[in-house]
Amino acid sequence: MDPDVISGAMCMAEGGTGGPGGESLLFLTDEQLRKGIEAMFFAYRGFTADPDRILAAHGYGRAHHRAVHFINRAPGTTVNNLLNILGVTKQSLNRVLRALIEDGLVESRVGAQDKRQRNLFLTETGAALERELSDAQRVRMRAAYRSAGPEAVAGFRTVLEAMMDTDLHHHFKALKEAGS
Amino acid sequence: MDPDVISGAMCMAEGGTGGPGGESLLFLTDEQLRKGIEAMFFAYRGFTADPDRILAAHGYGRAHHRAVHFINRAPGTTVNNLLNILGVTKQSLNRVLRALIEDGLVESRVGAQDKRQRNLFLTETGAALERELSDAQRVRMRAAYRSAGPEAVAGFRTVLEAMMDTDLHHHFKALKEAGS
DNA sequence: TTGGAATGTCAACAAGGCTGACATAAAATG
DNA sequence: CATTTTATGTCAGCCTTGTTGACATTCCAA
Repeated sequence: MDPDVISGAMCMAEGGTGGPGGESLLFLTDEQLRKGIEAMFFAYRGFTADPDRILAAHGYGRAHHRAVHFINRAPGTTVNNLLNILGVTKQSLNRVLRALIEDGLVESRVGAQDKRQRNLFLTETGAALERELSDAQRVRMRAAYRSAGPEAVAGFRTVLEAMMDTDLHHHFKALKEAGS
Repeated sequence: MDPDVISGAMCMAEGGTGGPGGESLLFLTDEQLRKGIEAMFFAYRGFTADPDRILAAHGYGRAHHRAVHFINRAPGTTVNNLLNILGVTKQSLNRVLRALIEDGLVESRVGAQDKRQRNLFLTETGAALERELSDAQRVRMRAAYRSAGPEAVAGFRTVLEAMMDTDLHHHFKALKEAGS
């Protein structure tokens, strides 16, 4: 038995992006798709490796990174906002936020209009950690971008956006435009 | 304070891929890099969403998926091989493998030459689960590829490979060529 | 024969998901 | 004004999946 053979849905012709240049056929063999899947797996490991090391040194985990990232991204965001973006339960997020607030990395201010809401901000310390984390991640990302070249970067982003869930894509687009 | 502003390492000119066409400059602003980072975050969520649902229905988790995937990928692979690829401790992997073996999805045969080693294979049931998982993942990947177009796909893969750790890249390349 | 490599297993622990239940304050609605 | 809904926080408990440390077994190799 050799499950690695190109089986099942064979070649899928037709490109479809409307690009007039070059190859207009996409040969999406299972083999090629599998390579993409594995590339995604390994690349994500590389993608998180540097922040993970930094976080471990500070006694935090990936969950803290995500919270810090998006609070920096959209200062003053509410807890509910963050919950929607991160896609976890409020109990999970709260555990993380509590630690960050207690450690003085995040400040939680009662909402101006709606006093039920808490607006979240990074303190100086929090911003410093965020910088440390994103600097490390940007170094790797920049290196990857530069070695791949501008066209590859555009393609990279295009495929990633197509790979998101539509609802996530919605959050992503919202983030791309405004902040909070 | 507005940490969202394009600060720090500003524009990095110079492209460098040697492509004679179009834009030869890569403007890697922190802003653009951050978009790439967030795209990676959201896309990975989409990437794992379908398998996660299937796995949950079977009472398994992502760790089982990874094991099943790479055993299918390289039938007869040894435990040590798998440990190197997956990058976890043998205790973690063993827990997962034990469950899969007990449930009859994976067969562990004593090595022919070296009897210390175990060669791992999927059973029919295991192969069926693998197919279910990779079918789901391929559907999404294929959709993303098709909507992005061939050039984007090439760029996607190029950037991902550049993003891997070099040691991971080594495993990836080994997998790309031979199977065990 | 002895050392080391490959494997398996036990125990304990931590991070970070989850559910369910409950409390509080404030907004919204009747 | 009374009630309901919303936003948030919190407690308790469970699961998966990672970790470390210790130890046993098997078997290749020097």
